[in-house]
Amino acid sequence: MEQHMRWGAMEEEWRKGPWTTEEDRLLIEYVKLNGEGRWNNVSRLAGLKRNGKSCRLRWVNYLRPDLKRGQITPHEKSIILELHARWGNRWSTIARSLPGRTDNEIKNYWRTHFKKKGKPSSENTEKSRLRLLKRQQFQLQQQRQYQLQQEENGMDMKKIISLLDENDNNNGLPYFPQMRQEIIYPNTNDESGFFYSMINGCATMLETSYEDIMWGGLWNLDDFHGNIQPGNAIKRVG
DNA sequence: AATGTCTCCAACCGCAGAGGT
DNA sequence: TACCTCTGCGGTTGGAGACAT
Repeated sequence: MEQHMRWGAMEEEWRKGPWTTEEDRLLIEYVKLNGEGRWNNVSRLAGLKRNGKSCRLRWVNYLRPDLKRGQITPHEKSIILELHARWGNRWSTIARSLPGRTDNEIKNYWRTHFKKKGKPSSENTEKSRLRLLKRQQFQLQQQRQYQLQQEENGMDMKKIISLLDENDNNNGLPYFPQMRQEIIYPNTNDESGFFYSMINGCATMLETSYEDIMWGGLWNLDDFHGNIQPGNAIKRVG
């Protein structure tokens, strides 16, 4: 009971609303050191005044290094349509077939583009197309600014990275090198990024392409349903 | 210039299931 | 078996930017 009272008192102090860069940094450090999970420990171990749910959500939807940023592509759009027709609003299931996309992202996309019945897709209009182009330019600009900011923060990040190196010597978790790389090259679509090189490496090994690997999730899904599409591009080695 | 609308997306909430005690 | 805690999921809200009226 006393414990419950303490929890109740704690909950009064949880911060809500948009995350600051400092909070993001603390959460990233926490995940690097402790891995994903045990989210309710974050406030105690990382000094964050956020509850576990909020931390998990922030990590899964925004900070995770393997997230794919930017517009939903026409290819992704068609996959979303197909999988939604098959499974309905099971966003997390759909998201598993779209590498780098979150259930939240897909859910949001669906809501704004397909939810409204009776209205033709606004993307077909010239006006919307221009709006889309402008937005893409804006996002690109934001992404560049973010990368510049990362470079400016390089010294601080180097400190963190050296701390991680020390930590790696202790527990040898394979996850950390990727985290380090993503700090330096945060854009996973950038050819200099770890994610890109990793996928490309796999593509070379499997004698296929980057795109085919990226869409592997969907093909695996079809395999699961015993409905292999003709022209399945991934050659399975071995 | 002011206001309304659309789109995007981050974040919160409630609920349910899994797992531990 | 019952209870509790943690985690994940889906629904929903609200703010911000861009564009239309």
